[in-house]
Amino acid sequence: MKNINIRELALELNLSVSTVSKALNDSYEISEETKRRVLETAARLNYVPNPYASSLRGRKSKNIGVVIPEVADSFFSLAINGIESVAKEKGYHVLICLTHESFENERTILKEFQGGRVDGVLLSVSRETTQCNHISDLIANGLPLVFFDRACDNVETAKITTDDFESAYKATAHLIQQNCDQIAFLSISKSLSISNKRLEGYLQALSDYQIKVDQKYIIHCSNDAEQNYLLIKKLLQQKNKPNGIIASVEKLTTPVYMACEALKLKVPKDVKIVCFSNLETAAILNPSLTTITQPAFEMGKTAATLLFRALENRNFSLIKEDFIIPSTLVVRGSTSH
Amino acid sequence: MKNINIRELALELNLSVSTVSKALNDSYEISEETKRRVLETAARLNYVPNPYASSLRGRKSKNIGVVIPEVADSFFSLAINGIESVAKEKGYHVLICLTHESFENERTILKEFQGGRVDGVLLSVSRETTQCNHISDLIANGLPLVFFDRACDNVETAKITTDDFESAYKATAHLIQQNCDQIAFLSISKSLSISNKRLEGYLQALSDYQIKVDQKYIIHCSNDAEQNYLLIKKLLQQKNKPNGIIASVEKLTTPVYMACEALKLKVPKDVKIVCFSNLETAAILNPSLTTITQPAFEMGKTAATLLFRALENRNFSLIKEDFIIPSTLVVRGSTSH
DNA sequence: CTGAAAGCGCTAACAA
DNA sequence: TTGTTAGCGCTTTCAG
Repeated sequence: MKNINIRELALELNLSVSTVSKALNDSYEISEETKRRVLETAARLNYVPNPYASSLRGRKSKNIGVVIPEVADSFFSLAINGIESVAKEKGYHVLICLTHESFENERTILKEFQGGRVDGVLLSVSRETTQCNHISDLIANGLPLVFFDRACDNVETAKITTDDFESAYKATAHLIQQNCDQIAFLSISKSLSISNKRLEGYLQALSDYQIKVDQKYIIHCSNDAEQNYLLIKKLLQQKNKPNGIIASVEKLTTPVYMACEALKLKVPKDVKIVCFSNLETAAILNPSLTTITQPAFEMGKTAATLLFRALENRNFSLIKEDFIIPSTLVVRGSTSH
Repeated sequence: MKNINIRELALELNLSVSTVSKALNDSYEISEETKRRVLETAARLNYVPNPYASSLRGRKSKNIGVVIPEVADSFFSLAINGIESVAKEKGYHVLICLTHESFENERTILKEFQGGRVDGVLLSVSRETTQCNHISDLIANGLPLVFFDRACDNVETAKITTDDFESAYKATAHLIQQNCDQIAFLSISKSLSISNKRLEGYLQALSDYQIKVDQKYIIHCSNDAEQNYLLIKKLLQQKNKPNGIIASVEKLTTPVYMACEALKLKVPKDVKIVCFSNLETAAILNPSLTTITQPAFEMGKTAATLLFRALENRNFSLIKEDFIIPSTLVVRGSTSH
């Protein structure tokens, strides 16, 4: 059961290497009979082509790189499924690379991509990313890149996002309608565009409903779960504690709930909560969680589809090819009875 | 900012290709001064090596393949982090391949690996996998492979698992001690070794506590969430409905809770629930969920460490190198007050 | 329809 | 210490 290369396969068949190669690639130059023989023998000898040899020769890897902050996150893992579904159809492989929210990791990964590891890139930037030269460089190098979810505004390429501003607005308005007048906003980054758009949606809603903005209700969380928990707890311990919370990112769900429990605050009576989250368990939390649910699978799918359009047609420009796929506010027990 | 290859780099430096190559690989044959010059120029010209060329030449890819059923699952995403942490240290890349619980996908992926895409494999088999020739073939082909979590008993190679039998036993005993006498067991596969070991642990506990086994309490779930929900609902609607449930896999958590809610069954009063689960939200569910929490990160890490030992030392045999890392029963509200 | 041969970018044996 | 060269496995002209 040893692995065989194309030369040994050709030898076995009494054919030339090139004929075998063409037969394997279903070339029109080869007779049906020969193709059949080649395929049959290839199967019998357990021939599996070396992808690196083809990549090297053809200067294309048949790989796309997916660079995301984290895989232990419902949004990203669902997005991966969306991406995969189209990559598979196109005969491509997906290289999942995790930045763990570190700018340095992100830069290293993208840099490596310049060596030809991938033919195109789908990127959701890390929370630390404030400066985007590493991304522009990659694109200048000829690698098509599509942002999804977390984009860099000042890089000119396709961006697949959701309606961050509008959903945050909706979430805030919803809390206001549920009689919240002291609403906290938990951000994960001062630089991330999605964070800022969500923050702006929140601010706009407050302004439209004539609620004054209080800076102490705007919390910038870190990447450390324990520290976030303490931060949220502190927020909920102050004199004028909020009666509504918007968590702009899924991983803040648990610390928020834990803090409420620790402080014996009743949800939704004392505090109402909305999270940007794709957690499957949202419906069975205590109480069930009102969410802004993002179209994760679809965003991944759309981003990948766009990337492949660029891959298949070098004239197709990704600039201005932006798509905004709306999220849904799902009202549950954490904001109503 | 165009990408440069080693020949152009050599040209620029007035050196030969091989000198440059050796300098880049920090060979002892090259003077410090030359190394410095090469590195400096490489950085200036934005040289990034083509990994496929080195792979082809060196017949090693510096990639390990991680084959798992699903990425939208806490256990697997945490395990990935564990695997990644050691791969990174070793200068390897991780190729994550998803089978989506399909045997056919699994076979295709492993087959492709024979082409040289990866130097070693970490595998958690699909729920459909009953027959393991595709795995033995791969190993016979010279690729080191380590199972983690879901192994094939009859394939001789390292297996990193958790104490499935014992944890299921503990979970069952716990339910019995909480006065459950009609305990259902939700399996996801009749063939998967983990499923069977968990089932056996359950059966053993019943036997030890002199509770008779009732086949109608042993439910084999499918891969379809909706269908599982209906199955569980049906289970809970019968005359002698169970007063305890053990879900042998994380993704059954939501359907179990939903079914209880739909049928207005109070947890833990009417039914007590334990799930094999690494859900971060277990503690904030309604009610908080008693779990068997698996050492996901550590299992991934251990599996990867073992694989690298085999990769670094071709004399090291993976046979009989099995590790069992214990899980923890975390008692919460779904089984007690 | 089939085959010979060049070469993708890199490494390493061997020569100098 | 540096350079020459062959070749990893494959695809693709180009010639037959």
